[in-house]
Amino acid sequence: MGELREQLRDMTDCGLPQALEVMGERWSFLILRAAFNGFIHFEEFSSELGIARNILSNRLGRLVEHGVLTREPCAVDKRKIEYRLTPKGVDLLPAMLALRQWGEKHGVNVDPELVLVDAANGQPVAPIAIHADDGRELGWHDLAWQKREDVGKGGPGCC
Amino acid sequence: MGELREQLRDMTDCGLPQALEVMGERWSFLILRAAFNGFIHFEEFSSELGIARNILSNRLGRLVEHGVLTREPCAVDKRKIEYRLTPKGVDLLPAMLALRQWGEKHGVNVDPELVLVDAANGQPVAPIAIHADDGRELGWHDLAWQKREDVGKGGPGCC
DNA sequence: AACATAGGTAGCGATTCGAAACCAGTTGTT
DNA sequence: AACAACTGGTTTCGAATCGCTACCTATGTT
Repeated sequence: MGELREQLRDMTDCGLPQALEVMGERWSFLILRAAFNGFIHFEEFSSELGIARNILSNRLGRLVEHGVLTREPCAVDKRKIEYRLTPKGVDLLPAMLALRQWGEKHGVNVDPELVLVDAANGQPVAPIAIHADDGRELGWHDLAWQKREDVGKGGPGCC
Repeated sequence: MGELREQLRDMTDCGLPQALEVMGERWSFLILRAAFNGFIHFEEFSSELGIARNILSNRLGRLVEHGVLTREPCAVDKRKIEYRLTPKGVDLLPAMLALRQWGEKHGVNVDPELVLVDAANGQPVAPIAIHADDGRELGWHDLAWQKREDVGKGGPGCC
């Protein structure tokens, strides 16, 4: 990834620690997956994920706190709470899908019955990849770090 | 995401639990990031990440065990060990970058000094997204689950 | 030989997890 | 109105994990 080494310690310089702060705890991603699959109630998450109630309560609270989910009492049955994805939560879909595709590609005994397809034509979605601005797919060695103020000045051989 | 609900409990039916089994513990993703940035030695990971030695030892062993990193004694200095990414590890780059981009977009106080660019022309890489087979970008509501044996039979209105 | 370095391991308090029991507010039933 | 059942929690407490420090062993340096 080029000769410029990132400063890994500086939290403000990389979004990864921030993302992990929100999504890095156990169950968080599985709760998110359940949310993407249409589950909205506490009992649904609990029974489908088999997670302890206190942990689920903690994680849902955390996701709400960080703006990934909203928490609203159900209008028709005030015992129920509706947890729904925010736009910020929906933005996690590429990351979740990439992780999932990696698990399916490299995991053992993964044989998914269901395939994620383009609803418009029923064709499976493409594997998540890194693309240049113009759409070319980029691999690890096509990438480099560049100071923000220098962006655009690079070229072949810059790394 | 359509009316077909996934079976969330069945481990063999989804790669996400498998991915989280490997990468879901604390520090694993940050170690991976360090590896992508060229760090290969125990002491480098330790000092750059500020992680306790026993935990680091545990995580590195786990990543090696799962085939994300290789562990080889350094030829020139046999005290040193070289931890290097395997192809399976490199395959995690889109997932890591997607997570990171999410953190940068939605986190607080994220102001990265360095930008990931296409080394060929110095232009920033595109945000990670979900694409159809033909390259169209797809959003959450463009997606559906389909039984594997039915793939290709879908079409407008199938959901 | 003496010392420093690299990569771990061991011990131990602090935190977190997780199973089960309990609780409060709402809804359904009689 | 009385009572049971349901929903979304909180509390409790033992087990596992985290993380800091000290220590250990093999190798390299002087």
